[in-house]
Amino acid sequence: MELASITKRQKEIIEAAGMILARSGIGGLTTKNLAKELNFTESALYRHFNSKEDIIVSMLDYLACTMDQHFSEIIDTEKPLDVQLMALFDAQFKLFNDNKYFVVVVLSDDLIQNSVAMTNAVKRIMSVKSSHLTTIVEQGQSQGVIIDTIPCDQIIHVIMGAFRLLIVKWRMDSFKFNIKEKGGEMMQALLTMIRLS
Amino acid sequence: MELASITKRQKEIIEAAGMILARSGIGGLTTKNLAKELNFTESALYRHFNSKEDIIVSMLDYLACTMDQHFSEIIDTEKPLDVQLMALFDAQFKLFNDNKYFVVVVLSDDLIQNSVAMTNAVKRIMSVKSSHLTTIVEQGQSQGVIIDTIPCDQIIHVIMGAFRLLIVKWRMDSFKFNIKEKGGEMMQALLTMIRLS
DNA sequence: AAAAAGTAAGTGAATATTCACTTACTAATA
DNA sequence: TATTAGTAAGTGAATATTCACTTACTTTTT
Repeated sequence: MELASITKRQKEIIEAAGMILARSGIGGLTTKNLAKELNFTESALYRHFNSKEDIIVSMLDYLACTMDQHFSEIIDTEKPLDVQLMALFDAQFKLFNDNKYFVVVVLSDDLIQNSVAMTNAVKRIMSVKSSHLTTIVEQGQSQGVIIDTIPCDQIIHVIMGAFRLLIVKWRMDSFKFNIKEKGGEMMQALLTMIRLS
Repeated sequence: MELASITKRQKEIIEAAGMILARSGIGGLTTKNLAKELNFTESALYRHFNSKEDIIVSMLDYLACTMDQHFSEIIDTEKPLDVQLMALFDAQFKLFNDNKYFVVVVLSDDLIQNSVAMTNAVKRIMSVKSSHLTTIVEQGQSQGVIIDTIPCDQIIHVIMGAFRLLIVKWRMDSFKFNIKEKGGEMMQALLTMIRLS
């Protein structure tokens, strides 16, 4: 997962786009709003990107890279399983808290339908998360710490589903509740469900 | 949850809107496309609804009613817990299979941001499902069939999260895989996680 | 002075909605 | 019973607005 070379201005645009997305959804993400958010004109956007789709796809790719980097730094296969798992989600919750707009993008159903490029970009983001999770869960199963009567991908599915739903609720609550706290509780519940001992 | 009085024509419009939503997302749901789908003109839509938002909100409410009815018929508190749970999800998967467009609506994050009326309608749909689930899980916990070391709403959260994610994957797969089959496997995994015995 | 980054003012296409008007059918009245 | 009035459901054309994007020109940076 290589980091695309992105200028300072491009990053600013990407971040503004993300903020708008988080605040008012894909319907709110217009070139006009984007320009206003950045305090310059619509036409100036086209000095830095060829099209609006380009902006979104760049944002998704940037996001995938950031997440991948973030996770890679966190995971330490030497540590006990549940510590790893908690660390992964702690990192994720923190990442989301610092960049709330990630949230919308990560689980936007609507981006999926817009174009092939976007569909693929969204899928890439989903797979980044699930591949890191797989590493942990498989390790846990072979170590006898996680139940192995349930196939690994089912476990991943359940974990990711719970995670996504929490994010949805968070957004519906206008990001008001403490995501790290609620996330922690949720992870405890999940661990209880999948732990062997 | 009372059934709103809806004319035959209104129901047709609602269903067409749902189909478009499932096929091409909220971006595709324009009055033009809707009229084309129904084989009459855009203006005719306004004989039956005051606005496009009205159409969508009516659709969401209709959906909530249908789901509620559907579930109420299914649940039989005399039967064993896992049978009830399986029946509930069987019913849901069947409902979704017969009306694929429900899917998009039920977990559309994008509808949420459009207006207060829509936000509330989406929330209503979510709560229909979770209230029926709560009945079952609480019963299971007091009977000692479901783990009670985890609070009921955490269990509900995990179940609903897994369910929603399955639906997302189904849609990303263009409704190709057999949802009842995959759903059954998923429910088995979930039951293993939350069962006490 | 050349290149990069900005602006003002447009473009055509698409949007939801409204307009005056027609058609087919039903209810009221003479 | 024949005519009149009323209505539900449709039409095509036009509305103002918004969309992503372009062109020609100016400012800023290097």
